[in-house]
Amino acid sequence: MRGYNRAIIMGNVARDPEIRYTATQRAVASFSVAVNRSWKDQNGEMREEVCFIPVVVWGKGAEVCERYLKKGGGVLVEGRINVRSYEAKTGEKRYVTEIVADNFQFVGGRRDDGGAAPYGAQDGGGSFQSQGGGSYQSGRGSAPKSYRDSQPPQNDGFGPNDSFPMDISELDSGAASVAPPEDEADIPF
Amino acid sequence: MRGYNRAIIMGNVARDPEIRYTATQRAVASFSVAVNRSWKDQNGEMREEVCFIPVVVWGKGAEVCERYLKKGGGVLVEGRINVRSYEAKTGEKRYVTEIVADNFQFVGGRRDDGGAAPYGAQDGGGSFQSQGGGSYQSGRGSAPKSYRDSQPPQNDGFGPNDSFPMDISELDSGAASVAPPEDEADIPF
Amino acid sequence: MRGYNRAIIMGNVARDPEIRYTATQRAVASFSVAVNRSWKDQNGEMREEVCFIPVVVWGKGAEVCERYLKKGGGVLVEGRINVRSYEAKTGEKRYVTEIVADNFQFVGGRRDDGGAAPYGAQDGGGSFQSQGGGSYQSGRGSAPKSYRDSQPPQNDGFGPNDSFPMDISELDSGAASVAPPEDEADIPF
Amino acid sequence: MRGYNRAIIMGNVARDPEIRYTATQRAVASFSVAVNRSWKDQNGEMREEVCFIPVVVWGKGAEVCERYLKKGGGVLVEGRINVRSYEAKTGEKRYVTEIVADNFQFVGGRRDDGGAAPYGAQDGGGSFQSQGGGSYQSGRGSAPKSYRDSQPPQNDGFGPNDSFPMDISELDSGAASVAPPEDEADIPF
DNA sequence: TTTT
DNA sequence: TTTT
Repeated sequence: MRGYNRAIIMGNVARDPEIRYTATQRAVASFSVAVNRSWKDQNGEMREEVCFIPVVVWGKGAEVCERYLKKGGGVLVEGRINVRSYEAKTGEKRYVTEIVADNFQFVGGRRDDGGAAPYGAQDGGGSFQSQGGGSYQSGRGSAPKSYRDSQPPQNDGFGPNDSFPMDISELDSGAASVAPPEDEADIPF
Repeated sequence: MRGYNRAIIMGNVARDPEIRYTATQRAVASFSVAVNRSWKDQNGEMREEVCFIPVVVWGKGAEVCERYLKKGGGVLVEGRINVRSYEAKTGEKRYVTEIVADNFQFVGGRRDDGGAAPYGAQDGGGSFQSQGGGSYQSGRGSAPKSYRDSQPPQNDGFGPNDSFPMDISELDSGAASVAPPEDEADIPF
Repeated sequence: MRGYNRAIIMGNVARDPEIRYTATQRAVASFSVAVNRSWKDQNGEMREEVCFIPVVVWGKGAEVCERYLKKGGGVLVEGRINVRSYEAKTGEKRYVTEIVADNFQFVGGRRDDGGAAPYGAQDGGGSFQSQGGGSYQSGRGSAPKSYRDSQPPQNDGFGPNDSFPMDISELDSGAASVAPPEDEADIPF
Repeated sequence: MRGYNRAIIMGNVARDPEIRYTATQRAVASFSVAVNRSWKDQNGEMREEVCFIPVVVWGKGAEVCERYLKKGGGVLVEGRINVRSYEAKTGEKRYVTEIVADNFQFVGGRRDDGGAAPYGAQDGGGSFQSQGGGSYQSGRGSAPKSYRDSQPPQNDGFGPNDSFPMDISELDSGAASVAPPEDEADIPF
């Protein structure tokens, strides 16, 4: 059966994203998100727990992460759950589970926000996004707040994926793109 | 505040998708999905209800819909909730709510499946997908089973949207695309 | 086919929730959420749009809404999409679509937060929840921040629903409940 | 920040669920779901991959799982991602990630369905659900097809959770519950 | 009928 | 305007 696989989490970035590059220069950022959860136990006592969920972002999004996601910042992440395995030096098979994100968005502000960071925008949230046609300008002054994978993506659940149909260089090239016409709104369904 | 907006529904296509084109030749398919829900009422009686949820698909996906989604078929749809308004002839403002899909997937089979349809795949499900680089071949023999919007999309919740950064013609042009390297798997996070 | 139906939205409360009661005294709160979305159009211009999504909350949650959700506040809502119809005075059939929430959570803070409100918690977010056993204390000093329907609920997608298996009065009665044992963690799967 | 944590996956049960009981007799079922994903790589070749995602179900749902979820069957699971750690005999800290489900539903049919199983229902899908008031009758002839946690629970993302406010025995007792009134529909919002 |  |  064709599967479906989607995860949506919101929490605080637990440590600054780390970026790495594959041999072919594809970027991968990794970080984890601390998701707090609280509940009342059988004695009516309030209890809390944090869950640290590892996240990876491929391609252009990786760079956005590295630049703008900072430890402590609030973030909403959307992606697919991926379980990969590797062989430990001991020969055992070990498993690693992480969310392969195709979409993320800054949320809220930091308690101790120094000021200029993308977090703590005047309205307690913001967003950034890089779209296919190469809309992301790394050198812009205004901080991006949200991001959505521009590649045919992750097929989180629906489709294939890790083989993005579009190269980063392509994204950066600012290739022309055509937006939907203004008249879409008046189509009488 | 930067919003988030995502809907995931699964049910049966209530009527064959209808396709239309905007002045600029952008395709839009519309159909509705019958989502069944059942519960036990206070008397322990089983009760059922259907909810018909309107869905629209823009661009290339619209054509995939028209060709493969058929009345009665099972489908999983992912997208954002959109509320648009229009003025009735009486002058009143009317509202229309629909899911603007960026992803859909065939699910299960039809009771009375004649055979060749994309539904009723041998394993009770299947999928198709059109990815950025133009992977969808309209004339192929094998029926696609799932679809994910190849445009930077929908920003369902995260990002912008209806102005897709990539034109349909582009999608159809089969422009080269570079997939992630084989070695991605061995990156030691 | 058994359907699935789930919507997750985040945005700002567009107007203070209104509460009503059915003949049998079941509470229903209704409000709408302004979900902002921005994107770059074909000219690279940033564009924005808001979508106002109607939400209803049944039962105890309705009261939580009324007390704590205020116009302008950030909120994350989870529920199922419901389309109901009614006959207009003109005889036409009209449709209303809304999210029947089973879960909601305060997010971020208000720009002009006066202070004591549940919004604007020191860490830019918070949550409240009323659980089956009657954990919600209306008179408490500390503002709740999140809520999850304690009734077998909504079966958003999965199950039945509007016939909640538990009465509001029951919820308030603080009926005993048994939490999972402390030792759950050490279960060797 | 109050977190949010939700995962929705659909795939095939990879092995028959195993059930265990805590010292206090709370049931826990565990199994994993094989989620298939396919995509076209840079050479236009179709590729496929499976991801095995571990799932646990607490309480009454565990018994439903054990009785009705069978290896190979299609299933849709909804829950929160949980990462727990334990100390290996070597002293190292190891991590286990699983979905703590609060909702699941049978989907589609098995390729080699022998006949009577809950899978392969005549319409290619079905559902079961156990609601608070004790609607689940273990001895019933008709196979349940879907399940939703009846406890206030999971607060997947929103709330606390693992301390369910309602005991299984309670669920089985068929304690009275009050469903929403028939007249809900006519409330003029 | 709308929010930041 | 509706599906199984």
